[in-house]
Amino acid sequence: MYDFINITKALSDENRVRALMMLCKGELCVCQLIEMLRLAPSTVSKHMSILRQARLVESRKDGRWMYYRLADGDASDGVLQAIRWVQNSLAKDKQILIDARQVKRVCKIDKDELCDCYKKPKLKNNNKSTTLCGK
Amino acid sequence: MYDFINITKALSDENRVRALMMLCKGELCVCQLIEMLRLAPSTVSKHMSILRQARLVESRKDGRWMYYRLADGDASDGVLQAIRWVQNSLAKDKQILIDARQVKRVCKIDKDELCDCYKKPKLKNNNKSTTLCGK
DNA sequence: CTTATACTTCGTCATATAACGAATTATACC
DNA sequence: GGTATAATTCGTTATATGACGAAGTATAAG
Repeated sequence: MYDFINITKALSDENRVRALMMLCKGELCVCQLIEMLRLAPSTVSKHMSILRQARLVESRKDGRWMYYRLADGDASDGVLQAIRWVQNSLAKDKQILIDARQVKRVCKIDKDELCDCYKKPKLKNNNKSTTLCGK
Repeated sequence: MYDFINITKALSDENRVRALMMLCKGELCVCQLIEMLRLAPSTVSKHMSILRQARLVESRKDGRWMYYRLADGDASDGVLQAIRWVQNSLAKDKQILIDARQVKRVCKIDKDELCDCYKKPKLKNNNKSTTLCGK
């Protein structure tokens, strides 16, 4: 029951569900999720840690980058069924389809350029700005 | 997405999930749920209204009694799949098994006696007490 | 019509959650 | 080592949630 509620709590926030679904096509690093969710780095990090605590995602560190991916083979039945349920329920969801296109776009951007999300304000016309990501 | 999050929010509380699972064998009235969940009537009522808002349960009024049942045939695919997922995930859960026995017990109790839950303190040794259900 | 009863709604309180920026940690690059 | 950078942790704030009892509503019983 505890595990189950942990999963439903993790799935009860739209941004977390979006992040989870963004991982369907493969792993992503935090800066890519930040770019797509348009949330502060600390917020995205917290969301991912909640998804990880529920065992819905796993993570891997590579240098400075932290990659998240959907839980797979070695995950529990409960987790795998939850993921299948979410995928099935939202396959045709408007926001999820938009996000799928976002994933394709973001995966083409060079990572060094992308991680400027830590530096740039909301608009991208000034890569040299020292302002942090606006809300 | 909105409907989906509504469902996951409804499922993110243990007492609501227990109530939902208690309905698996058939409809129950609120006083029966109160007896099993051991929560205040107003709390149980709120929980049931959240489950109903998520379309996971339906209700039917019969005289003074309000009966809740799992959503069935005419419910959306999303709702039916959610219910199936929950049932499948928790079929062997300890608390859910205890509750299933509770359902059998409670269904044998005469309804007039049962609804004394509005009158009795936590212990059942004084049916004449005017005290409201203790916490 | 009055009273009792089954439930809901309302108001309150304590706690949980989601968001942010600042500070911190860990790694890469010079 | 020192600096830059990717991500996390921490502290704060606003809002959401779950619990309760009191008050309100609707129906049954007298």
